Amino acid sequence: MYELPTYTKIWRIVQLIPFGKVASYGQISDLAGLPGRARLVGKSLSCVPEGMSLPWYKVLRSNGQIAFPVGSAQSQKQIGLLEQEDIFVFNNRINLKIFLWHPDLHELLWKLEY
DNA sequence: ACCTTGACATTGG
DNA sequence: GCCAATGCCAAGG
Repeated sequence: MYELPTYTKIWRIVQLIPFGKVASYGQISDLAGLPGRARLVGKSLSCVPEGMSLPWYKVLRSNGQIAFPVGSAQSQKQIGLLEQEDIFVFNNRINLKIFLWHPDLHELLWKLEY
């Protein structure tokens, strides 16, 4: 049983964030079996191949903030995509009490078997 | 092989 | 709240 490349593991977790929910960089790294490597999640998302479908915009900082600079084109694009899932952004921040993903770990492992 | 770069997280003041 | 310091480590140059 060989290990998937780090970025591939991360992308596969991000793919499982359900509609209308968000996750944090640290949460994704934990779920990918890479605790303490939140920065690699950000790096991996900046390396997503062109044309690969991935809900990158649902990954936020641990406090619910959007990671891109306020007012940047990337931030505005992210806000638009979030609102398409009825995830609302105020002052560059999402309310995690409402929108944070709480995955069922058994179900998650099962889905990763594919 | 060394150095730098990150869409981060946590802690302590 | 804010800021600075520290830890993290795969990838790319």
